[in-house]
Amino acid sequence: MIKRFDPEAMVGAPMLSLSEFPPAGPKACRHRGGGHCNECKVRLVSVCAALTSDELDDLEALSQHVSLGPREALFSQEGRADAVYNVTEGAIRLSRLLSDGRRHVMGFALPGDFLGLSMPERHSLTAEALMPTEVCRFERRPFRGLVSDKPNLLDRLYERAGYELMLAEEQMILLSRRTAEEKVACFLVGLRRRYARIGRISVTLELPMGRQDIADHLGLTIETVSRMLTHLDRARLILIVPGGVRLLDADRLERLAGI
Amino acid sequence: MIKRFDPEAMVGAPMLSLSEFPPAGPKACRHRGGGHCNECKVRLVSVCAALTSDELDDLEALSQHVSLGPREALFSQEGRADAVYNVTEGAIRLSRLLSDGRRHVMGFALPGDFLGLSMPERHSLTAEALMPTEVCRFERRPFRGLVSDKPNLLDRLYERAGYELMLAEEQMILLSRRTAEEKVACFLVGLRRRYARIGRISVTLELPMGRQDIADHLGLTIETVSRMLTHLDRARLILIVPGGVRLLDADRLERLAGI
DNA sequence: CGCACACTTGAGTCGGCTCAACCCTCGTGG
DNA sequence: CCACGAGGGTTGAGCCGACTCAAGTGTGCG
Repeated sequence: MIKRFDPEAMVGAPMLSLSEFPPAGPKACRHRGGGHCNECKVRLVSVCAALTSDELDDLEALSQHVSLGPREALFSQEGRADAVYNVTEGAIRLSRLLSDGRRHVMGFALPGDFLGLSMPERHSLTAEALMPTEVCRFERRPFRGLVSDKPNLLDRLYERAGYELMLAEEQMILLSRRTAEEKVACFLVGLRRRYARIGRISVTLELPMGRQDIADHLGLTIETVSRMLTHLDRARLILIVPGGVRLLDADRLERLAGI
Repeated sequence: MIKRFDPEAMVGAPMLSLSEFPPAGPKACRHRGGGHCNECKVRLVSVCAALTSDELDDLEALSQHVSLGPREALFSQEGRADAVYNVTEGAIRLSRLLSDGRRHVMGFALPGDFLGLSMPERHSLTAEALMPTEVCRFERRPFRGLVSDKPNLLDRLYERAGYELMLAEEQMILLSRRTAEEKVACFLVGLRRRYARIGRISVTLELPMGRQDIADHLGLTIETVSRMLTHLDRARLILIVPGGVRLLDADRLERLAGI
């Protein structure tokens, strides 16, 4: 089952206009909806999987539940990084503004993804929700404390960092060596895999991000992304549908993506 | 002082032709030359800095000293990753062969760099020495054991992974958003910074890698790299010298690199 | 000397960018 | 109910930067 834009999920979610800068601390509502860690949908795919049920209670004591509406920022480039996050629902765009005004989209965080692996003093990027999104927020300091107590967790974070490094390598190859068509195909295939990893398997691939976001992620222009998608559509590899694409020939797409 | 190609350093180093596949295990000579961890040149800049003198002894007990001649492989893509490494001297090219035959150079490891952060089952890349190179080799299993005993070390590895992730982000931006000239300038500036980090500050930047390596690293062709270097040379920003470049106007170069 | 190899330089091509117009959908207000 | 504007997406024409192909230079080495 594919999750689509769901107005229901936004009940109680603080809305901010895009132009508005995020507040000093996000408007967190503790354990809104009564979701508990051991009932968490992404528990087994996220870093939390390292913890026993007891340890999970300690973690939960630190967690704040944050709901974000579409276009709302979780944190902002250059802002103090005083927390780390675990995405449980929705999708987040991670982007970086360059000094020359251009923007690069480093990636998209999906449920199970952890934000703040490298924990620098200040955020190197901006995180904005692309759809109604739920995240667990952990204050940096107590989280660090918890991590030093639980070697399993650090292990798991480290492992996750390794995974991210691997993804980054793939992305570098994609950016440097592939044609526009391969880039787009690769992006679709990669996204499908990531959805599959968290148990969302479907022929219709949801694209919560806009064409411009994809372009900024792949190092292309919006026109080229659009052209390539239409091209893949005309070649009957995909079918462009509202809010995403239907994968008609995933095998051929993978071959095109060079995987 | 700049380290140049030094035939002296190759005495006793096993030589392999480039075409030859690396042996099952590298030809390690235990503690060749009698270098000890607490006298190690890169001790303070590498992950080992996390350890006390006592702990360092434990680490040293696990270490094997490996000397590599130019073009010799430390490990090879698809080979079993049964060890991790710490570079203490020289330079290593980390490259990945793609299924379509093209090559991407992920980066260059310099003294103080740690190889094997993400510890997958099989190496995702090939590591080859670009010059006479010295590395410390640690068998994976005992190293993992040591790491679980010493939380400091894991912490440090984790921190290092975060640093690598940051570098990967920079590289992605470079690959996707910059022109050929900016890429080359950025590469030079970045390399200078990395040398500075390990205490090698000089106006002459040593380039142990060839033009093709730089091209494969920046997502350019060898001709373009060559043209851009000549262009920077003609613009009096750099001076091309044998084995490297002299930075004539580092400030202007940094501005060009967009940093 | 002659070969190998790394690098440089030039001419022409082409993929993706720029600029511009257009389409479609949706929300809003008369 | 339709008119309208805004925003996201698509399409087309022309251009330009990096690639391709090809030749030439320089250096080290047997």
